[in-house]
Amino acid sequence: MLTLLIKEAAVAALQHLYPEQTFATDMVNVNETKVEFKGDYTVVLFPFVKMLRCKPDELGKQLGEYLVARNAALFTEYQVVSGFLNLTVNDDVFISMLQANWHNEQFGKQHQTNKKVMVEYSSPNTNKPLHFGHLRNIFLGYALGNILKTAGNDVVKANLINDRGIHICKSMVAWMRYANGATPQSTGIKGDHLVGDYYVKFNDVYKAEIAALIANGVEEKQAEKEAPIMQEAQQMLRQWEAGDKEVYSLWQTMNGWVYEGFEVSYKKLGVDFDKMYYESNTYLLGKAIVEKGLEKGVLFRKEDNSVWIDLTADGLDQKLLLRGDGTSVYMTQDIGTAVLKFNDFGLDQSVYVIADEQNYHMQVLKLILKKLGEPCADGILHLSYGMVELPTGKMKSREGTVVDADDMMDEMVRIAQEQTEQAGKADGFSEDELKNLYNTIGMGALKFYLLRVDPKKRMIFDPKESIDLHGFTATFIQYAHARICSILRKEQMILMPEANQFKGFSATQSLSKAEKDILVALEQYPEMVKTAATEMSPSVLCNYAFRLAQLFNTFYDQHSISKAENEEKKQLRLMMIIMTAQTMRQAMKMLGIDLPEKM
RNA sequence: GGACCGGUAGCUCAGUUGGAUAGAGCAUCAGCCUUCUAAGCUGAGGGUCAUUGGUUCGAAUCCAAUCCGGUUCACCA
Repeated sequence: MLTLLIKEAAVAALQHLYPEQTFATDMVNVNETKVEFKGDYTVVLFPFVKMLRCKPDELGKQLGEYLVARNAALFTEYQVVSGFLNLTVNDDVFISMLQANWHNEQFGKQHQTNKKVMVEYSSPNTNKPLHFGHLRNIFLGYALGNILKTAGNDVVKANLINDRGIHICKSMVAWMRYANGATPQSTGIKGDHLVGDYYVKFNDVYKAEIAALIANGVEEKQAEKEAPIMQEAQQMLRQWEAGDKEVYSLWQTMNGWVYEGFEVSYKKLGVDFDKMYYESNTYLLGKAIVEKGLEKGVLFRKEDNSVWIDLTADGLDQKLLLRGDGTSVYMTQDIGTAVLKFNDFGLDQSVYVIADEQNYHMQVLKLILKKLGEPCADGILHLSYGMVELPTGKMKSREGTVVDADDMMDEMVRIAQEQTEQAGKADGFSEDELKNLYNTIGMGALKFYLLRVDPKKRMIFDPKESIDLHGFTATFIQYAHARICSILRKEQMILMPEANQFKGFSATQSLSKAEKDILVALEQYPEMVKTAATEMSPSVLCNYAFRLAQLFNTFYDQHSISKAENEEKKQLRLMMIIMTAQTMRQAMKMLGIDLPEKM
């Protein structure tokens, strides 16, 4: 906001000084002034030097002179250093800004755009529990939904459940063979884990059967096809598609167990969805759209009856859309789901939070929809994120080399407890409060850890190294927040701005460096929300909230709030820290991270 | 081989449309608790921004080539 104001002032000044030229705000480059120099904001002069054929320092002097004279309320002084015009902003500007935003609960919230946006995330398979890699997806999607909402969009959070296919049948076959009717109730095992166990079991048996066949002289490729357990799974898939009652009923039962398990995990993760899609419901629509495309001549049929689209003219390959036997593939389902989403909500934009290994798939999906003349094609946006890997490589559910999501959450909460007790900070809480606190700290650390880096960077997580609670972490921000709350308790004030009565303070006080830094940072909050939304990057908010906490800690170390130099200063500082706490809370809330009042 | 993504301090990462001496955190070292919470603060060391060339007043940022790592190009999802 302030930078825009400065740009506008600069344009007006330039226009006045050089009436024969035309200037626009986007020609002006305004940065925060480097700490080594005096000033708050810097206008870079070089872009105008060529245009106006003048010397940078002369232009700077003219411009600075004019700006300070003309905008005395905004600028107090200027300095020109080798092509850079450093402007010092009047402290009153920051103070009145603080006062102006005081009762503004919507601080940071952008104007409603009336854009309807769907964010699809999580989208699990129903044959195994969630693992650490899914967490990155879930936190990203949930945060992005909140960020886009704050940025003024009408957001629908959606989850597409991949509930059908051969992989589901694998768990079912293994369960039938080996479970003896075991249920989550009878075993006490969480439903998704129970089903996942049989998915792993399937693969163990499958491998053993292949090995046995090979030992009997069967070729490896042939063995993979002939293994009895695989044959059973394929038979089951055919039965499922044919609507076999028993298979369908088992499918429903086992999926039900998984859903119950997921429900628990989602609740613990603190995320939710407005709309659930099931691939078992959408693949038929996909098939219908493909048939239409065939009629239109966009698609073609091969001799074996399979249906394809030719994308070679776009530099891609041919892509299969229906098998020779008429059954659908992944892409077919996705085409159906994409259109369905669009029709259900009249979307302007449909965001898919999906790992970067599917970049090609998403590119093809969009292109196919475009060629089919589906209007939803243009609104599709793939938020691609890098996979989370273990030091040993990719996580593979079927081989059991995964860090389980539920275990990870428990582990983080345990670490939070351990560290709290170690720091001797577990006193003065009730048992319930402690449980809550450990959860807030542990889950916060986990979420922050996965959100703080740019989504497209892949990350390697070493389970042997626990996630830190110091430094660039949620804990750091939570601690700063708790400190602020502690001061407010002492001053008998509360967090909500509107509920506090201030004795008031004059709008003209001189600010220390530490005070000003916080106010400058606070001023940037709406801009940060905007950036996070347009870049679709929650990490922007992680960095911002961390910086606020850092600035507060520095300020806290240098100044006393309760024992400020005078009453006016105290009131100003109280207002500052409440705004700081509130801003940190709002930013973190978007990421699904809570900040405790005491820790 | 084609397409896409990444390469910044010992490690994990920031670095808005090109702007001043490239910044944090962790780790290492040196300080700071009688004072609103030390899960904190202050300071030090640590860099051929993968390489080379180009564009210009100016390049980690833009362009080209090269090297390294990853993903993908399935009748799996």
